[in-house]
Amino acid sequence: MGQYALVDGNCFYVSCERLFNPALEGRPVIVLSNNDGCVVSRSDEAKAIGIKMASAAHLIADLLRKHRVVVFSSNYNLYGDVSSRMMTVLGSLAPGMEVYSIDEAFLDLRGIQCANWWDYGQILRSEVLRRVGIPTGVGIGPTKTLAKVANHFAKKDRRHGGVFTLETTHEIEAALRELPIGNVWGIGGQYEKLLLRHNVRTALEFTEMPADWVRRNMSVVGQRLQQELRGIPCLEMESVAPPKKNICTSRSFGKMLTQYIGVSEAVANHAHRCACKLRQQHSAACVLTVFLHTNPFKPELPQYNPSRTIRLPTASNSSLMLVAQAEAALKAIWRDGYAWKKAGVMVSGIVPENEIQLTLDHSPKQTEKHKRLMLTLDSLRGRYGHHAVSVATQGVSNAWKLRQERLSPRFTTNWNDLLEASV
DNA sequence: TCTGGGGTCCTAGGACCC
DNA sequence: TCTGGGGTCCTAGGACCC
Repeated sequence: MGQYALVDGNCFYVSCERLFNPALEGRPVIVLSNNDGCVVSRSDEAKAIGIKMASAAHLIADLLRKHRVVVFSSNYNLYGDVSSRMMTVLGSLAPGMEVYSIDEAFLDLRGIQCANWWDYGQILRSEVLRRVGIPTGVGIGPTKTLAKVANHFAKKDRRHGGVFTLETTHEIEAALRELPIGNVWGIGGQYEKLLLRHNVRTALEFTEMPADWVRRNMSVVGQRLQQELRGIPCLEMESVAPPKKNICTSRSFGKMLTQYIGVSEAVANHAHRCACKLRQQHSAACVLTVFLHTNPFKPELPQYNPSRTIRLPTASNSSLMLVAQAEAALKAIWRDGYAWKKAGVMVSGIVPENEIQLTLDHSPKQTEKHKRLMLTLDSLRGRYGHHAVSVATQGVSNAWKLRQERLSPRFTTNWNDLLEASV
């Protein structure tokens, strides 16, 4: 037993900030979402003074001041880079790995001979700490879901030393008995309510429910979850990330916008980002949606959340094509007289780049021209940064840009932000 | 002043076809 | 009073995740 591990970074974004600023150790630190909106990462000290996940920053301003909490805007350049370093180390220590999110990975340990899984978990932790500097928690169990459960206990009680293993039936039962149903991976708010109504309070009680009841009320997803908790693996490892089926780029504006020009610049930028993401995964899209939102937190203002979906003449990943089509969709839904808070572009109907179906009115020559242009564009951006080259519609006004008032430097991805050591 | 962004899977129901 | 049956595809919506 003991065939999967789940490793995740402890309060990952906060830990990334601490990497380059050791004075933050022992202090309450939080990281805010885009636009400095709400809390997305908290140090233990911040949790201890009662800062809740996802609470709105402006609603807890007093608490932050009172405890002199250190506050950061999200720095995704930094977190993404630290994440890939962490994954490289973990990948080198196990036969298989699935990167599950920016801060966690499943390891496939099937086939490893190991006398003591707790010791193995400690090796994982200490290697990531030594080579990257990020503290982690490690859970090990016979299914991915049980590895998640084990990880929960690894972090819950310091006395476990950051590693928790579930091996015997007895250990598994004891853990599931202690685990409130709402804390199980895959049980969200709705299912928690449903299960509590049926007197299912713990993960163990969930495993004892009749399988056909689970199937009827929670679909095959719930049924797989139940099997996994019973120790029967139903979830595959996904070692190579499959290409995305939908790609979405959207942002709230730093301030509400009423003018077409600011909104259209944002939409052009989002369309361009979608095109870049498509090219990165060697895909093209044939459907594009543009959507706008007014501010739902201002009910006294007129509300309107229009969207427009269009089918592209041919599947494309050209920034020029997507920006132009997005502009057309935006024009179709634009109404004067609203204060807009958010805009987004989503692409779907995604096909591999080399399987694009051409139509009569779009010559291969045109597509080929765009392709070469995009290659050049991407290499310029790789060399001189994301904003080196852009489509004219993207504009330069920046009226729509995020608020990021407490952004740390891009320590690891920008030469100008490198730390300098003095002796 | 101020409330994130980006995904997945599953199911039900309608449109459409023969 | 009567009004087929079976199949596929697509979409919207609901659940979940970090």
